Amino acid sequence: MSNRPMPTLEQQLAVLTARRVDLHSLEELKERLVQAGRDNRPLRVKLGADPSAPDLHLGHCVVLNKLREFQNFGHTVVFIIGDFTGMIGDPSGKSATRPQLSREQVMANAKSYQEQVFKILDPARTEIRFNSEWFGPMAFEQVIRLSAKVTVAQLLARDDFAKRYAANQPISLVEFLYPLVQAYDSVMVKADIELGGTDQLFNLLLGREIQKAHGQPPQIVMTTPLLEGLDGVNKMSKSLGNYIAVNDTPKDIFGKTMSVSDDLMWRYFSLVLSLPDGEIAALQAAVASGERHPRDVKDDLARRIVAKFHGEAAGSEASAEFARVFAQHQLPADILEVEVAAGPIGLLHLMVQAGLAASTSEARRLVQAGAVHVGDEKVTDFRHMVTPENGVVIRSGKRGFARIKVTG
RNA sequence: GGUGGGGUAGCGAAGUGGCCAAACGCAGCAGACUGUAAAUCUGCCCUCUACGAGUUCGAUGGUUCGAAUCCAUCCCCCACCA
Repeated sequence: MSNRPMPTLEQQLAVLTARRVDLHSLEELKERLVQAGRDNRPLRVKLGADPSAPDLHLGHCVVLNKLREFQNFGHTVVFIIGDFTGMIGDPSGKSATRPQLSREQVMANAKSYQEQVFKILDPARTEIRFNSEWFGPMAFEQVIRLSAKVTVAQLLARDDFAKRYAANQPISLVEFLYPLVQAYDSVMVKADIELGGTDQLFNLLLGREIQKAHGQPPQIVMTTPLLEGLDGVNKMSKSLGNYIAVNDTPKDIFGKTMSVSDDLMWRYFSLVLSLPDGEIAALQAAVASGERHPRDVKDDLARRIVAKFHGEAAGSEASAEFARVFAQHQLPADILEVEVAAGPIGLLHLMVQAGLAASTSEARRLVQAGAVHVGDEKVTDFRHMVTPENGVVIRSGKRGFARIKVTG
C-alpha cells in the first residue's frame, strides 16, 4: 500500500494488543504473525454481525477500530453477516423472537451495514460474507453432527447460561445452538483470529474447539472492552437507547457526547478515538490541576468524534452551534419551519401540530411546567390562544424549536 | 402428560370488591442551578372539546349499585416432575 518500512513484529504486537481485554494467546498471535509474514499471506480476522440491527453505534466502533488496526498492517477482515441466524431468532433471550427478516430486508440491512462499517474499515481489505451461504443448504444430519462436538456442560459454562440456569430462568434451545453456529462460521471462513466484545468470549473460544474438531488450527481470540452508554452504567446498546449512532447527525453526536459524565469521557477518548494512554493521562492531569476545564476537554472529545464520522468542518460547526444554543441560550441556526393556517389557534394544538408535543396533554404539562415560550414571552396559561405570525418561534424546553409559517 | 407459579402503564414491581388512572423503583420530560443535554434538588409522567369526560390492568362473557380485584371460558408465558 505504501512504501513505509514494515513495522517490526514488536511494534505490530504493541498496537494490536492495546486496549484489549482477553487474548488467547499472545504466543499464538506472535507465531501467526510471523507465519503470515513468512508466507506473505494476510491473516483472516473475523467479526460476526447480527443483520437485524443496522444501526451501528460507538460501542461497535471499539472492535471496528481494532479491526482497522489489523488492516493497517495488511491483514484481511472477514465481516460475517449473520443473515441465517438473524432470520431465525434472537439469541439474547431477553426479547421475544424477532420477526423473520425477508431476503430483501436482509440485503437492505447488509447494504446499510457496509456503508456504516466502511466509515472505519478499509473496503479494499474487507471480505463480506453471509452465513446463509453455508447454513442455507445444510442438512439436519449435519446439524446433529455439529452438535455432537459440544456437551451441555460445556455450554452451561457460559456465564449468562450458568446464571440463568441457576435462577430457573429460561434458556431457549436456539440460544444454546447459537454459539455453535458462530463457531462454525469460523470453520467456514478459516478464521485466523476472531474479535468481539468481552460478552462474546465464550462464543469465540468455542470457535477454537470447533475448528480443532474440523482439523483447522484454532483461531486466536481477542476481546475488546464494552463501552458504557450515555447512562454511564450499562453497555451501549440500541435496545437500552443509551447510544450514539454513527449515522446520527453531527448535532446529535455532539450533544449526546456532551451528556457523557466527566468520569466516563476518558473511556470514550480511549475506546472511540484510540487516543494513546499517555495522552489521556496528560489530559487527566491537566484537568486535575485546574489547568484545563473538563467542559472544554469534553467539547474537544465531542468535536473529534463528530469529525471522525462527518469531517473536521462538521465537528467545529457542531461545537459552535452547541455553545450558541446551550451556553448562550440563543436560537439554533436551523429551526424547523411549520406551516400553520392563519387565524387564532390554541397553544396546545399549535404545539402538537408543530411536533413539539406528542399529545395535547403533554403540551399542557409542558406549558404548566413553564417550559414554553412564544417568541420572547413565557406562557404558562394552557388556554392561551395564538394568532400565528410569520417567523415567530415557539420554544419548548431547551431543545424544542419551531418557526411558524402562515399559509393561505 | 402431571403439578405449581404467572400475564398490571416504556421496563421492573405493588395492589386481590369502592379511598385505583392504579403505590414504589428505573427510564423519560420539564424547572432551578451549572461548566454541558454532567452532577444535585424539585415537579411532571394514558387521552380529550380539560376544575369535567373518556379509555386502561392477557382476551371474551358474566355476577354486582360498583371489578385490576369475584365467577366462567379461552389465549399466552415460566419452572419443576414425568
